[in-house]
Amino acid sequence: MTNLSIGQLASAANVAIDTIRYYERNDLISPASRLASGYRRYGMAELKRLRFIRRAKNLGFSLDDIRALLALSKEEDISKVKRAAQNKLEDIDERIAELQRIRAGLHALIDACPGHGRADACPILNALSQEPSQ
Amino acid sequence: MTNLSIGQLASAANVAIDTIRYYERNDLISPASRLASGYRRYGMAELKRLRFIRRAKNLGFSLDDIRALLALSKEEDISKVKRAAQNKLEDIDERIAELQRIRAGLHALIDACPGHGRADACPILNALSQEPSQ
DNA sequence: CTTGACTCTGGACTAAAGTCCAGGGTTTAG
DNA sequence: CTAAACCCTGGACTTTAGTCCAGAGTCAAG
Repeated sequence: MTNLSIGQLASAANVAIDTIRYYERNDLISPASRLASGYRRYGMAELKRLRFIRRAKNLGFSLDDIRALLALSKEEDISKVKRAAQNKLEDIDERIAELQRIRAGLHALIDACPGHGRADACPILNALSQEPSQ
Repeated sequence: MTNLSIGQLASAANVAIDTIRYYERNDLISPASRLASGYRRYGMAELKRLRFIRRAKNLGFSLDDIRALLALSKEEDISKVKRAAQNKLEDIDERIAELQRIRAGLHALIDACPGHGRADACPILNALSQEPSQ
């Protein structure tokens, strides 16, 4: 299961081949080795790394953010690493909190909406058209 | 405090003037009125709407998503509105759950990291360099 | 050994979300 | 009244994150 071609890696991580090469150009991931022909070869570590990149990206982290995160692994000053990780954590906490605020608001609206009847009785519509919160 | 120029609106919502005009071109927000000179005038409703757009965008919603959300206010079929809102809610729940998974992982790493000493004793580095999770 | 599927590099192209001019009008503080 | 500060439109430019060739070499199944 190790020793993947770029095509195999791509389908295992469910991304396009070109995306992998693009990530390589941008220092996010590189092949474990190359064949004499120049063909890229990857192992499990690269698959995991690639999946991590995709998940982080889905959560709204930019490739720059992700590169910085991954670059920590080159840092030898452990206290720096720990601090950076703590910053990331705060970042994530803020995102969660904000999403939860939105969630609460939306939930309240849904609960209050009868689901039928005159449009001006729907609190969702009223909220959206006049006071998109805060 | 009502009756804002585009510049005042921009600084109240902390966005660039050009961004507001860009949003207008893309049907996200439009001035409450125009002066005879063509100058845009906005009220509190627009400020709130603009802030909502920014917050949603920060959370990773695309302008398309946001436009769809705001467009609900034109729908007369209340049940449709309610269903759309419920879908959005599930969406948000998924994001929260995923962020919490990442948070838990990161938190465990931080706890386990001594913050000093040899680099190969730091679980954060080990995790990042070898197993970016999953 | 051939043929179809894969891969290589380099560069052009795209979509989304802005951002930045140029060449004008308009407002407003003094 | 005038100069500084604003605002207008239209269009070009930028960044991010890919995506899509073209032209050429490589691999693997039969």
